[in-house]
Amino acid sequence: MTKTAITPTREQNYPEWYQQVISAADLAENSAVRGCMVIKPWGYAIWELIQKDLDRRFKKTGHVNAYFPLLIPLSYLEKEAEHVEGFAKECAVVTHHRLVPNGKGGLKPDGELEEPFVIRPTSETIIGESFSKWVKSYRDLPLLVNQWANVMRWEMRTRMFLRTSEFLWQEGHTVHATDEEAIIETKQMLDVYSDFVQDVLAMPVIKGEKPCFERFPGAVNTYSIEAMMQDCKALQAGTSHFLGQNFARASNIQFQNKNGEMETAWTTSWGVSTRMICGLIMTHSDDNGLVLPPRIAPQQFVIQPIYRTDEQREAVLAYCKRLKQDLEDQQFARDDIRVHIDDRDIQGGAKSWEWIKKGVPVRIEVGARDLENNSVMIARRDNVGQKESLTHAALVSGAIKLLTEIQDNLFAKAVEFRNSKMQNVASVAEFNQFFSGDANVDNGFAVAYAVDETCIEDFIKPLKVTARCMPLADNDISGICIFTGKAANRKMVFAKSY
RNA sequence: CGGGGCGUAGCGCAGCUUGGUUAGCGCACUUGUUUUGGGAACAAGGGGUCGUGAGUUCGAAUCCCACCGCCCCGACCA
Repeated sequence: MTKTAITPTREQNYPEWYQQVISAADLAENSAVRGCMVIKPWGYAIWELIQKDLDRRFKKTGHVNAYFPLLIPLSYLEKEAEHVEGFAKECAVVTHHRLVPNGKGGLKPDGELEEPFVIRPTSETIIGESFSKWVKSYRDLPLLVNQWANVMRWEMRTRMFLRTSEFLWQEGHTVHATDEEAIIETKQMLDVYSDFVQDVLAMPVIKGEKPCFERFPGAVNTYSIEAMMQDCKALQAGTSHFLGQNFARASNIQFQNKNGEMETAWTTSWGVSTRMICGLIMTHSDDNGLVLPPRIAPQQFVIQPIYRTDEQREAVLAYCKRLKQDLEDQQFARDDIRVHIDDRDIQGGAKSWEWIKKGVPVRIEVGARDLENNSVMIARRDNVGQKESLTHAALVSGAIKLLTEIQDNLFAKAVEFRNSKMQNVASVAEFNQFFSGDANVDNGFAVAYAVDETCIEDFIKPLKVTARCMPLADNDISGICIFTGKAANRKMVFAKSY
């Protein structure tokens, strides 16, 4: 048994392994505030890369950024019935606006507010309020807005990046003149998410429509991308909602059409959050820590100079700086290649392991011997233990190919794993068998014909299985629902989930 | 909110049953020497209101009481 950098291993205790990877990679830590995490520089750098790439995609599809308040008047939230019901249980409420001495050396809230504020759990209602003023005419449509923000949902059980009380996300909110247009937008953004997650995070996802009992509160239709983690559980990595006219009606978003008549608009909303980092970790990481696909790695190459004397140090560092420059002069996925020289005075082995645990795609060791041969030693994160000596020139000219290869390799590996744990089931018996194993052994994705009706919850809930989505790829097919025996024109993906 | 567990150095823990020198260990940190191409060794050193409050006692990390906080398991969820 070889020593691993992370204990326990995935196999020994998956949830504990996950926490250890976060701590070993220095991504985040728990804060003094219950359920809220501190995102540390290495973790935040990943989020910044996610933002940068997604933001470019949003702009390219015609969206603009804006910012709306953190606090929502309670009355706004009450406007859409299903929405209230969905979020009421998990709202933090601001009731006072002042602190006064409590007589015991501390402070107590004072100045009770006439109408309490809710800290946004999502912004449909407050954005709708603005939109109702912005939209007057069909000429104002479509209105395509996004905001990068934090939101708060008072969760019972939290886990870093997976589910925290406060989290960072983006929420897109759009208004359209017709339902067709709004539906196209909803699906377009699902595609944007899916392309981003697969191409940049190297996470395979299934695009699908949520069954009726899993919809966003107040939505007519909810679409999601579903990924499989290494413990075979499903993770919802992004959602896009067609809100019909529900929120437009609640917020009074109306416009005059070409004939001068008033019409109620159609809206959408869509979001992804820091949870994607959870997916990233759980998809690629191994028993030696985080594994980052190059496109999302804060540093793609880390150079470790190796020397003994001061003279050697000077020469080796000069060589490293040249190498860094030669790499940085090239572009990978529209960005300058990101290179870091780690010249800290710590033990070489410890330094290596630190970067392995942080998931850097390629480490480069440069020592005095390399100066003579004009060579470097490289080690890939997706192949720990293997080292390869290359010439300086070969590394520089092959850098883009190398990063591309690692990116593709991680995606291919994840696809292969996901596919190996995905299975068609043709009957309730098969379904039960698929999920009947030990509670700790997860079986992956079961795919079956099923009707989109609440009654199928009766079959799946006892097994602690959830209906993830109805894949868009399986649209317009015909079969028999394995639960009800009714005709079904969709398949549904079932899994245990986060 | 129901069931279980835990609060002692930055982190992980021992000590408590049976009260008693200056509260200890591992990792991390600082300094020095030797090392250095895959997790170094030795030596010296810094760092604690033992979760909070009140009690019993000559004496409390240890015993009693109250409170606070955290973690795990369930219902809720991007």
